[in-house]
Amino acid sequence: MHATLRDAPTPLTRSVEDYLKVIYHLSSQGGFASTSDIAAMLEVAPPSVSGMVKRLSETGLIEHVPYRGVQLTNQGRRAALRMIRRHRILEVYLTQQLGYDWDNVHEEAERLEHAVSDELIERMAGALGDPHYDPHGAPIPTPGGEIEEAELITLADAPVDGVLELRQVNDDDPARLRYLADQGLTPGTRLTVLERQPFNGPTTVRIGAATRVVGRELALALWCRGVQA
Amino acid sequence: MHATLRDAPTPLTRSVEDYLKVIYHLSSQGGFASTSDIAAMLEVAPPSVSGMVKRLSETGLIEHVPYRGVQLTNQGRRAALRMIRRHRILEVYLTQQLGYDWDNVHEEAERLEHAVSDELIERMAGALGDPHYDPHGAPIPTPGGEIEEAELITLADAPVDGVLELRQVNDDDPARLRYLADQGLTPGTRLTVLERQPFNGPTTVRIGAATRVVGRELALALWCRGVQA
DNA sequence: GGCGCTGATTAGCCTAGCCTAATTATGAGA
DNA sequence: TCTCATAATTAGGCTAGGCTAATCAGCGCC
Repeated sequence: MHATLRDAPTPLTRSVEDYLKVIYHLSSQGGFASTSDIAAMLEVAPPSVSGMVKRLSETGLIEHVPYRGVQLTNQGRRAALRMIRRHRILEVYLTQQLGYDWDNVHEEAERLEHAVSDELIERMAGALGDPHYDPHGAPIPTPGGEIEEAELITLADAPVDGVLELRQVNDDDPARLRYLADQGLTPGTRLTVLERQPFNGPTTVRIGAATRVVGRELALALWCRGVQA
Repeated sequence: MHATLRDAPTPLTRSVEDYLKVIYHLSSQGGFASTSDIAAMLEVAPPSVSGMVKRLSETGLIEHVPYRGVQLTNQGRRAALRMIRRHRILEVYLTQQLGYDWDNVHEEAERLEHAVSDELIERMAGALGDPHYDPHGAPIPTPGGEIEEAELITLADAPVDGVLELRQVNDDDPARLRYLADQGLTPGTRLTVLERQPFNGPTTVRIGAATRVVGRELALALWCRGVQA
């Protein structure tokens, strides 16, 4: 039998699920998630993290190297990916079936992800035709725990003259999401980098027939894939 | 401005919401809900109820008469009806939009009702055309906190020769719900009471062209309204 | 009117998660 | 190598919401 995201040996608390998700995101690039970064992301005090880290490593969900940070075990990673699948399926469902906008699904999904059953998530996924990406372009883990790892670069790092496809946008600021939707900057959009001002200045891109100047901060929130012209 | 079920002055905990729902159901007929009945319904020990009762009356959600029981205040009743609306809208949504059966929606709704926002509930209600009854025939409170109080009698109490419409079925036993669905005994069904055996014996009814014998226990779970023949 | 059963309450304890204040480890730079 | 800022941890406390054991109130029955 193959392990799937459905395994739920001991039901996890809401709080534990949140810690695992945050640790997943923080350790996805480098190796370790630090106590203070976890605390900042969850908006709790660092000693609260130390306490939870102790409990999580006792249950085998994370590995803790004192004064270095933590990493997910395989078990912890599966639990985290299960939450991420739930969150992203919920976001797609709320936007496609219930008229939510892509800038206000996050909060709702954040609460629901702890309450839904695996069955409900799979029914939603089925009703949506098993989507592969959430509304912001983030890949949705499969029920088996696989997740696409695309090599994306931000628009701020894209080479001049490159032809790009916008694949994913950061969803951490609703106002930015509204602005992006307004500008038609949604996943799938093709754009050509025309020039970039020196000293981390704005990037000028062509989108279809139009030309836009994108400031560095915004450009850092736009993840793209290179495209054969 | 009119008070609505959307008021949420202080967000309530999951546990508090459960207590209020149970107290609502227990005190809907008689006046007071007893400590031990609440404890039985929530599957907690009686002292846990005493403790929570103290907190709930301090926050003004219930009124406590020591050694007698508790009653909801208006504020508590509104909070309870809000949860009941959520629960019943969720049940309709899960059955109508996501293929759940009427015997397995309860558990899912029980968890989701604490996590959904008012906005999501109203979006679901809108997508369903603002239903008035849940899948088991129970009336859905309005967003304003009104709930239909129909005078229903159980099939076990229905007079012989009466013509009835089945309006609502108890949803506390999934196996019974499956049986009822199998027998076509769903809300809206017309039936005629043909006879009843003495000493609380079974009731014989005609449903369309068919005749069925319904045992007392089952008959007590079927709530009906008299109909002009 | 008093006995005793039942049900409610109080006393005291536990766990999960949070907090602040105090302490300790790490590692960069003099 | 030593110092010191920063980050992490420990110490100790708080609340919500459970629990068991012990006590107390209400009331039916003799």
